[in-house]
Amino acid sequence: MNSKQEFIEKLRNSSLRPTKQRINICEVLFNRDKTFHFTINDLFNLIKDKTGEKVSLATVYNTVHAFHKKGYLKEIPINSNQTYFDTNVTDHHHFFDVKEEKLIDLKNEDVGPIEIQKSIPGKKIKSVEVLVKLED
Amino acid sequence: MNSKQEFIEKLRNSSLRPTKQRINICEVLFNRDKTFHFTINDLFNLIKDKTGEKVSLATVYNTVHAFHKKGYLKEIPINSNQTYFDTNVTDHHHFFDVKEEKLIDLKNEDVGPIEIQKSIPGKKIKSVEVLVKLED
DNA sequence: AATCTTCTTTAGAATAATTATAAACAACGA
DNA sequence: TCGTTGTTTATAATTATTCTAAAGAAGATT
Ligand SMILES: [Mn+2]
Ligand SMILES: [Mn+2]
Ligand SMILES: [Zn+2]
Ligand SMILES: [Zn+2]
Repeated sequence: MNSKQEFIEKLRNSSLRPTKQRINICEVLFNRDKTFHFTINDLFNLIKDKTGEKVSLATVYNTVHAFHKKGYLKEIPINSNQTYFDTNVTDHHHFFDVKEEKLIDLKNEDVGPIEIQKSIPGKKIKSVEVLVKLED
Repeated sequence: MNSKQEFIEKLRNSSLRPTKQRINICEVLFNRDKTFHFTINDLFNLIKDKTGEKVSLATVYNTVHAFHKKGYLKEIPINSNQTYFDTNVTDHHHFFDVKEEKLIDLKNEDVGPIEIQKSIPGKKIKSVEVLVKLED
């Protein structure tokens, strides 16, 4: 487990001070095999569970938004009372299991290229995201 | 303007009593040339402006959800603090102008068919929606 | 190492969208 | 008209998120 040093550097390179709290959040978010989807509350609980240390809710919000701004996290647009984030910041699409309130990644090849045949003067495309809602 | 009778029937057919408030909301939502996108607060203000009568915010919420449940309105998934609704309940996609916080319809032919090449056991696809975010 | 500056964390308050409550009211059917 | 049931409304409650300001920690300067 040598990730701690990497996270410290990553934070420094982002002009974010490597605090104990931020390093713990990095461990929970980025020290894992697969990317994952979470809400602030999910993360808040995971930190306690996985690191044994409590980080205040305000800090979780602050840090998630800092990481989001730096491009280390992505926000997923779905209708939910809570905001969903994704550690997979590449362009990709999602299933959303409405009943379980769970996001599942779709690879780009599972969807195929999407060509938008319309443009709005003065505006350019920032992202194209497909959301596939699932029911039983 | 003979729409009022139609709305009364529409409401009766949906086992919703045709109250003054609901008819006013129907006029604002459905008595127009083009479909449109709105938030609850947009609608609340439009009702006052267009009908001259005030409907309580609680009733606006109640009615929008009743219409949504009946399939007369669609919820658009975007990351916003407010929920966006659409009077266009057909399958279609959207631009979202992030700066202006405005939705713009995309015709299906502007996007092309989307074939999802992955399936989740026990689940079926309920909807496939594309959201194209726009920036300046 | 001591000091200074700047950034960060935190508890708690504030905000804002939405939902719940329950009493007054209106629509409907008998 | 009367009784029943559904609806509206003001207001309170809830909940996610943001704000505030004081205490603490990190980094730079001596
Ligand atoms: Mn994802
Ligand atoms: Mn639309
Ligand atoms: Zn953010
Ligand atoms: Zn609804």
